Amino acid sequence: MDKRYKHQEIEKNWYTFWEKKGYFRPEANKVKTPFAIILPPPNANADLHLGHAMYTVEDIMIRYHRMKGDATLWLPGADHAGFETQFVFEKKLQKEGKSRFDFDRETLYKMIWDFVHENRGNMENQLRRLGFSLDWSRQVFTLDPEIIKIVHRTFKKLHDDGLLYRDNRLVNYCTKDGTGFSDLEVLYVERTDPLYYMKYGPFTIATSRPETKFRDTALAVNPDDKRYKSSLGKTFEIMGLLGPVKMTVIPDPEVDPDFGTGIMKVTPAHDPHDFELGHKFNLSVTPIIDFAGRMDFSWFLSQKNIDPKYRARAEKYHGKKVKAARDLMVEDLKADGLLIKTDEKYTHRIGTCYKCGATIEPLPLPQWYIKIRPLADKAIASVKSKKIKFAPKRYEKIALQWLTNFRDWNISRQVVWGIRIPAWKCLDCRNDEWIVTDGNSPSSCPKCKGQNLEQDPDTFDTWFSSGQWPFATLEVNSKKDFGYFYPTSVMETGYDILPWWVCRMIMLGLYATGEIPFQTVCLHGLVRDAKGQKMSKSRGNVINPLSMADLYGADALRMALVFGTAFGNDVPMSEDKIRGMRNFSNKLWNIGRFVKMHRESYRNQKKYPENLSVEKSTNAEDKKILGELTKLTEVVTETVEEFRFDKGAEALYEFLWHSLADKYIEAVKDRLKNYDRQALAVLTHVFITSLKLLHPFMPFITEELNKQLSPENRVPLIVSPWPVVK
RNA sequence: GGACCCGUAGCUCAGCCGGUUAGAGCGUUCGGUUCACAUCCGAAAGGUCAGAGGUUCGAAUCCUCUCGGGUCCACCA
Repeated sequence: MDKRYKHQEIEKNWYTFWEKKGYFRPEANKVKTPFAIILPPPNANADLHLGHAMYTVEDIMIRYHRMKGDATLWLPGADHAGFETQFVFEKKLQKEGKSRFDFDRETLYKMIWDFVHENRGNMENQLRRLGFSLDWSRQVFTLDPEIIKIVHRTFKKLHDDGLLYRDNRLVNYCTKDGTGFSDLEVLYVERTDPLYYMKYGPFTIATSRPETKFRDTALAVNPDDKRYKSSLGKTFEIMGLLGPVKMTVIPDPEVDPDFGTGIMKVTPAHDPHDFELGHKFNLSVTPIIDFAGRMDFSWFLSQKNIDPKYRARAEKYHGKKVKAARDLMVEDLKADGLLIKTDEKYTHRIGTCYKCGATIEPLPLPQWYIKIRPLADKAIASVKSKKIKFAPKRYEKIALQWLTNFRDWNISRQVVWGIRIPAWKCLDCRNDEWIVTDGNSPSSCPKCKGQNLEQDPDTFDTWFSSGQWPFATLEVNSKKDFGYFYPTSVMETGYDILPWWVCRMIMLGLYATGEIPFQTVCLHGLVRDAKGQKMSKSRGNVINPLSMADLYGADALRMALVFGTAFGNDVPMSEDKIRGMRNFSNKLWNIGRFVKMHRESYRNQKKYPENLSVEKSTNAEDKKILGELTKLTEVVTETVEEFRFDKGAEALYEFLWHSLADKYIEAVKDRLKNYDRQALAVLTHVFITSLKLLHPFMPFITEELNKQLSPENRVPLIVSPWPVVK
C-alpha cells in the first residue's frame, strides 16, 4: 500500500466491479422489504453541477438499505427538460447566426434530439463517477415511447374525468422565447418605471402602460368612492391619441381609491385583473400587442375614413416593440396636452421570464388547464394524515401552503421540444370541440366524419410529465416493479422544486394510481459558496463537482457535502472543506496500512488471531473502544433513518480519527509489538465494522480498505450485512 | 401584506423536545522529521450563544418583543 491514498487509482475500478456484479439490480422478492428511490432525473443535455452531487444522500440511504438486506432500487433517468433544453439549444443556434424560425417543426425537433443525445452520456458517466449505485438496467428517458404513452393516458383520463379544460385566458407569455408559462415560472422583480397621469375625458387616470390604452374597454372605480359615485354606470366620451372613444364607468371593489386618482382604465386583453373584470362585465378582449411583443394597429388601420393625422400616428406605432411605442405615445400625449404629470419614481413588481429575463406579457391565448382543486385537496389530505411525511419537518407546512394556494395549471407550452399534446380539432366542423385521444391520431371526426383534423401544435409543460415520474418509471420497466416498489420509499430532492415537482408528483400520483407516490419527502438545501452566496457563472464562484472528484476523490466530495451542515439547510461549500475530507480519506488509508502491516506480521509469526471473540477482552482500552463502536453503530443507524446524514458523518469522522486513530491505536501499539492476539482481533473488528458504517458515505475507499485487509475471503462491503448492536 | 429560515470562536456551521467546564471543520499561535499518516502528531489562544423582557431551581435551548441578514409567495393599475 502506498503511503498516500491515491483516489485516482482506487476509485476508477470499483464502480465497474459493483455494476458488473449486478449489485445495483434488485429483484422483486416477497421475503425482502422493498426500498426504492427514483432519482430526480437530471437534464439529459447538461453536465452535472454541484447541486446534483447532493444526491449523495440518496446513495447513502440506498447503500444503507442494501446492506440491511432490503430489495433496494435506485432508478436513474434523464429529463428532456422541454423549454429549458430548447432555450439552451436556441442559444447555440444564435451563436451560429441562426434562430428557431429558420427551421420547420420536425427539423428543429430532430436537431434538438441529436443535440441531447450527443450530450446525454456525459451526465450518466458523471453520476457513475460520484459512485451513485443506480440501477442502470432500469434507466428511463422522459421521451421514451412508453413514458409518452403514460403521459398521454393521464391527459386523456383528466379529460374524461372533466378535470381538464381549454380556456382562452391571459397567459404569462414570454414574447422573446415564444411560449406561455404557468404561474410558477413567472419571476417577479421590483422595478422603477414612470407612472403617467393622463387626461381621460373628464377624469385623470394613472397608468404605467399607456400603450395599452387603445384597447381600454371601460373605467373602473371603487363603488364606495364618493368622488366618482355620480359617474357610475355613465358613459363618457374620451379624447385619445387616435380620436374620441366612448367608455362606461363600472364598479370594482378591488380598486384602491388611494392609488393614483382612484380611477382605473380597464384593459381586459393585457392585464389579468382587468381580464377577470372584463369577464364579469362582458367587455371585449381585444389585444393590441402580438405574440412577438409588437404593437398591432391593423384593426385601426383597416378602418375606412380615418383622419390622416390619426392614420399617421397608428402607422408610426404599428409594429414597434412595446417600450419603443410607449415612448412615442408619451411624446404624442404631451403634444396633445393629455399628459398631466409623470411620477418617475413609481416602483412596482413586474413579471419577468425566469429564463431570459424579458418582461412577461399577459396575452390572451387558448391553453389546456388542469382543474387543480380536486387534485390538490387529495394531496392535502395525504399530507395532513401523515401518509406522506417530510424531512425536515418544516417543509410539510410549506408544501401545504403551496397545495392550498395552487391555481388551475396551464400545461400547454408553445415549445417544440416536448411531448405533443394528443388533442385534435376538426377543421370541417369549425366548432370548439376537441378530440382528445390516448396518443393515437384519430382517423376522422366523430361528428362529421371529416378527415381534416389538425393536432394542437403545443407540447406539455415538462412538469406535467415529470410529475408522473414515480409511477411511470416503475410501470415501464415491468408490471412487477410497479406492484412491488410503488409507492416508493423516499423522494429526495432540493427544496427549491417543492412546488414545481414534489407537489405535482403527489397530485398526479394520487390521481393516476390512487396511491401516494412516495412515503417520505426528503429535501436537501442548496449548495452555496464558502460565504453562503449562491453559485453562479456571473459571480464566478462555481465549483465543478467532477473536477473536485478528480482532485480530491469522489469520497471526499461526498463527505464534504453532508458534513457540517444540518440536513435540509443550505450547504456552504469550499475547496478547503473538500480538501479536509481528502485528508480524512488519507487518515483512513493510513489506519488501513497500519492494521494491514500488523496483520501480516502476526501471520508471519503464526500469531494470527483466528476467530478470536472480541467480546472476551478484559483490557480496559479494548472495552472502551468497543463501547464507543456500539454507540457509533447506534448513532449512524439512527441518523440515517432520521435523515440526519450530517450527524452520522460527523460521528464517523470523530470516531475514526479521534477515537480509533488518535487514542486507541496509540494505546495499543505496545501490545501489538508483543503480538497480543486480543489486541489485533479488536483492532481489526473495530476498523472493519466502522468501515461498514462509513461505506454508504464513502463507498470507494471503504471498499478498497476492506479488500486490502483480507483479500481472500471477505465479501464486498456493498453487500456486507449492516452492523447491528446485539 | 403573508409565510419560512438564520443571527453561537477570525470564517463556515453543529448544538436548540431546558440540566455537568458551549462543540466541529477551516484558520491562527507554540512545540514536534525514528518504525500508519507532515494530506501528520501534541498543546494553546479565541465565544456578553444579536439585544431586551418573561417562564423556570436552572435557558444558546421554551414564550414575547426589538434589531439585523436571507428566501419564497401575493392581480394595487
